[in-house]
Amino acid sequence: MAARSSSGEETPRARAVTGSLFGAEELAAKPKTTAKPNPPRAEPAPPKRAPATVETVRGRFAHVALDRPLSCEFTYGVPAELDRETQPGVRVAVPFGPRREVGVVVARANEATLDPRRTKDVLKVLDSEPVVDASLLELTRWMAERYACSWGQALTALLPAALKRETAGRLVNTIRATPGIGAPELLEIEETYEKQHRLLRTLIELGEPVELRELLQRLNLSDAPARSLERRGWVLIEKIAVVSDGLDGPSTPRERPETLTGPQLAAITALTAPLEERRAAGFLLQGVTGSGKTEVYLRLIERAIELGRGAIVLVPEIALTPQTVGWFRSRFGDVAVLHSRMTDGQRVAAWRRLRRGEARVVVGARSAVFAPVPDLGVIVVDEEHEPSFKQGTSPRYHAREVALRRAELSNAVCVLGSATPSLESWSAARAGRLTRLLLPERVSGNPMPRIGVVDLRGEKAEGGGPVLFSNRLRVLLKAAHERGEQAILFLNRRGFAPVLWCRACSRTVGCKHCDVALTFHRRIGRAVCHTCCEEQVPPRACPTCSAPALRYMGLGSERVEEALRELLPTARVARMDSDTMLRREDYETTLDAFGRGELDVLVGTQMIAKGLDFPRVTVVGVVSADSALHLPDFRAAERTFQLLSQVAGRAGRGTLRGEIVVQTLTPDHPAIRSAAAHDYEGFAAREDALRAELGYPPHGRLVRVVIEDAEEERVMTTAARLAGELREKLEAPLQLLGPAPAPLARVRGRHRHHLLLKAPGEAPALAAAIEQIATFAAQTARPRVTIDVDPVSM
DNA sequence: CACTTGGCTATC
DNA sequence: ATAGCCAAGTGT
Repeated sequence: MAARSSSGEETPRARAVTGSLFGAEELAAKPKTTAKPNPPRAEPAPPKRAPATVETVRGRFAHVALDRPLSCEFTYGVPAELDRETQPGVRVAVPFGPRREVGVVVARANEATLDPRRTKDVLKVLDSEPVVDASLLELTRWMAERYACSWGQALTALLPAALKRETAGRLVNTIRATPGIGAPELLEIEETYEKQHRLLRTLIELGEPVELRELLQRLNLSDAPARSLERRGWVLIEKIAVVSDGLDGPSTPRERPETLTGPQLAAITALTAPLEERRAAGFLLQGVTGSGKTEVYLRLIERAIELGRGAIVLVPEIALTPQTVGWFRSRFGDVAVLHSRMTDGQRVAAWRRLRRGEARVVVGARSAVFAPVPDLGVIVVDEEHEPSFKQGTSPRYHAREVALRRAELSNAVCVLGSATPSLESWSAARAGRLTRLLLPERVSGNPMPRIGVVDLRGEKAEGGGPVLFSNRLRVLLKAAHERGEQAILFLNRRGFAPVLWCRACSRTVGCKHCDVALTFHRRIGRAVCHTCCEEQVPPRACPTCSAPALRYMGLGSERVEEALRELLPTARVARMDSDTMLRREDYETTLDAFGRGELDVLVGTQMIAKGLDFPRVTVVGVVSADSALHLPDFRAAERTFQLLSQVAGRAGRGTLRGEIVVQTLTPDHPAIRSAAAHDYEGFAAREDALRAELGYPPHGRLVRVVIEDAEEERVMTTAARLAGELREKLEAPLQLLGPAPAPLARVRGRHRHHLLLKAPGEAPALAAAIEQIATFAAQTARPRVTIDVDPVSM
């Protein structure tokens, strides 16, 4: 706790004199907090190191977790009048450094070991009852440990943004020009102080207070010019509350099938048993597309509600459509929804309805795993293999893992559903940690569609360019179109051509800031970096050797769309990728149009691989199955298998027979062969053996550490130092790989190197190593060090 | 002198 | 993280 007792006992801050500088007045302006510092500056010890007089004192204390990457909680005094309300799980306002922060009380204590003179008091209790109940407190504590973040950060992941601030608004420094300041002042500094001039001019133009940080960032200025202007009295810097709000969204209906298949009934029986007994249990519900997994979830939840319990349904963000939500709404009435595009207000409203029991069921993406459902009975993780269940920023939790843990803490039933389970879940089922339930057939009784693999090496293009459509695919597309049926074409890459290649020197045109080739986008006529979003007019000549020999190489969805229009001039074609689908409505509108038969072919990326159910689709083409296969990631094969199976599931949903064409340069790859044979089991067993051999998950755990900075030198030194320190203490089964340049070695001008910690099997030494890295990261300010426990991609 | 940059410190 | 302070460096 007492991290370092080094210097600066209430450093002689000039702020008391200078007055209002950046936020310093906050404390001064507040009503007296009890043990206010602001010592008469003569009192404390000279510039020597402060005697951190730590002692154990009795009294009323609260441990408060704050949203900082600081590894510890902070101890505050609890004033007598707040004693009653200050319970674990309530939010409190506390003074923290020069600011007032919102934190969550994680524990109470009757004594504390600290420096009493530095201890401050809880200022205010923000909730009359805990917002975070005991099981969620426990859950977040577990997350902090598992994912190497602070408890406060884990708590932050679960609180709606609006609850992280004290009032509806938060206080930010704002700046505005002092009234009456204008042209004369501007003129006075125009020549001499260019930056102040630019800042003041902007402020006068704006005419109203703006957020200081934001403005400085936009103008690319430090705070120095602002200070100078403040000293002149030409600008005013003050704290202002900013507010935000929101409303609620729409829905759609659907009905309930009377008869269920045998496997469905069996699954429901198996799932309901522990629910009735209030026993925690984990299941893997494995069923091909169309086998009726959703109906199983629905029946299970029905039972939970009959028992007076609640349920959480997690679906991948992309599958969170009004259609999906509608299934649950039509069955359960008031269903709360939580997703990333909701406003703060909406989210808080959803939370409130759940807490009050007005809604018993919540459907949402990743973060809905934290929804405050009283007496939670069921957690469903649909499409559990989806990588989007892993959060990309700290805390980098995996919603599937958190769901299992939460179910355990709440004596709930957790169901992981998928047609192509992650190897983690498959292996957990084999080890008996999950109970596997199979739904092997489609409800409709239709056979699975035939998947034909086409070896692109045997195909030649007419113009000598890349082969877009094989003969077979061309024939099928034409035939389907003539019969008035629909088709879907899938390619996991947007843009027109992913590479600009120089014939003379064989180099490709890359982004200035990233270690990535630029993708040519024809519609906007620009070469775009898919990593940092910067774009440029494509050079005429090679930037390296200046030969005018640049060629567009490779395939993107834009190009496929174009070729398709040539192939089927009368077809109505729509392209769905993040370039054409800028808003959520676009996505829904296009799908609706396709569903109504107003479109014949859909060309798209990932976006169209998920759960679309259109009975008139009879042809699905995977333009290139190879793109995901060669990524530098041990999960590349698994991804490819899942993607192909998923895409294949789009065809033949109705009474018409479906045809799938998978085009590839590597037709013998196991992922492709197994997918074509609808052989999940075969693929899983084989892949699992491979992983076991290499000690990769699920036969071990991984921790990835990324070190990044604008200066590569710095990155390398720090990476080497960290690696050295780790190796010194590294225990037996643990293995450290690297440092090495990360697969994306430079992003937005920042160099990235990474380390990989491998822990085969259940290595107990891993926790200590993670702790060691976390400590190192906390002490390293400059090259940024981030830890990803159980990374899901590189 | 004005200003930027980078480094360092503490946060109960 | 994040705010604040400070020393060192640059430019006028």
